[in-house]
Amino acid sequence: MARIESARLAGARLSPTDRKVQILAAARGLLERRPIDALSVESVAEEAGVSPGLLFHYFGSQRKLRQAVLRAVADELLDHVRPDPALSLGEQLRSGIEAFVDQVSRHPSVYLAVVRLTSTSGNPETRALHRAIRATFTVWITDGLTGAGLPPTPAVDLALHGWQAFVEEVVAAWLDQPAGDRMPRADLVDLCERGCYQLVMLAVDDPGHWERIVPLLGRRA
Amino acid sequence: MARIESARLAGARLSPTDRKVQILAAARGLLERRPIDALSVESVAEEAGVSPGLLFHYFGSQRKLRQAVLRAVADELLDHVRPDPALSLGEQLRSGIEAFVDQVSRHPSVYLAVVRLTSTSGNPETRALHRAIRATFTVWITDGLTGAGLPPTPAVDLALHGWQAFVEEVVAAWLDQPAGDRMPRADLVDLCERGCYQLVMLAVDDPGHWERIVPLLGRRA
DNA sequence: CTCCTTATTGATGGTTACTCAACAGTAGGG
DNA sequence: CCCTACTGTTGAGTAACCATCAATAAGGAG
Repeated sequence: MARIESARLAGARLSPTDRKVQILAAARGLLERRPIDALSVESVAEEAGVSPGLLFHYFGSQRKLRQAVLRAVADELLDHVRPDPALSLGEQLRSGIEAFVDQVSRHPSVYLAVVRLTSTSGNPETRALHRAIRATFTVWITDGLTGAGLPPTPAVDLALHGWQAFVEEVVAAWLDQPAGDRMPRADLVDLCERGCYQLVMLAVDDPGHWERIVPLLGRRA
Repeated sequence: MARIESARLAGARLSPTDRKVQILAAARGLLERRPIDALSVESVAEEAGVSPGLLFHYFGSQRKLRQAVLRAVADELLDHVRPDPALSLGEQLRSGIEAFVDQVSRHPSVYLAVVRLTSTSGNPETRALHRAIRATFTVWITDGLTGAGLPPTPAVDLALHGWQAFVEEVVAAWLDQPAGDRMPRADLVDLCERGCYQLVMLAVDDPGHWERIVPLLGRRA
């Protein structure tokens, strides 16, 4: 039995834009309950109260449909984590990590799907999307570091990509533990935050250079 | 046109064990060329010179077949990275990282499939396999640390899981760069090795405790 | 109310995972 | 050496699913 959002939306004629967002919303809801591999065209169509053929009309193929769903979820995640320029660089990092932890905690299956599952699969577009997410986060941070006087280098870039994987894995493992056994959320965020500094430091050639930069991170713009 | 290993093996009657390893070998060979998502039962059967039905007889389902392939590859990887007890703890870590980098470099698609793609997908068995790999590496390291006087804690465990994700991502990103632009392999290994120490240090409550342990890691058993 | 645009459907084909009853190769007893 | 029982193996058949496309019907413009 399909969960019909609204009798109006289900069968009736809709503008292409409205129909697309409605189908995407249905798919997103389904993603909450099952892995993305299990998102068949039929199931999404049923969830949206629409014939399967329509999905092909709007999205072209199953792959592109899944791609669109992932992209929507990714945008949503980026919106939540986007840094606030009013804060100091150090505060931006910390609140970004907190926002990430909270968002993933709220809908683990959905966001872990975007962040981790995406990395897999020879599928070039999906891989590209995943790289784009990583790159966006990386740019945010390197921009901040550049502002503090640390020019971007390939090594720092590599370290930041690795750090993101570290954060994803740590948060995922933290969520996998029974709620009672988990370390406090603040400690988790601490680990991620300090991990960022330590790993970037490793990638900076001159330790003295790094020492001079750290104090700048706490200063408000 | 199927690549038949040996005319004897292809059509003839074989013992169940021999047939299983032959099919697994065929699937593994195919995995070298295409992503695991593209491992259809038909293609593996053709590669093994056998009817598709036989794969179901031996493995039960496509999922279990893929699972078995991943498990075989994982065992292979663990064998290569297994630490040498004759070395000091520090040397064990470094040569383990080197073995990992080399093995993944040799067959990127295959081992990245095990290490990363595995983490995805709600598929519980696959997820379990992935956790088992992580846990195995983690036990190797925590055993070493325990030997040096650092008892295992949940925080250290978490940090080590995260560190593995860091290493995987860094190595994957390193391999994605054109060979000319890559930093030297030794620098990559350095980054991973020092990353391990830094991240574990963050997870240890008492910094002094950690300071006392570090010198022990270089000493041969 | 009528026409025309176009959102939507239903029929259809091809691929692929999966089942099962029938077949055939091999070992062991006479 | 032949026959028989066991079991490894096959091939046909089913169902689910991705994908295509001509036909249909909803809704606004005149």
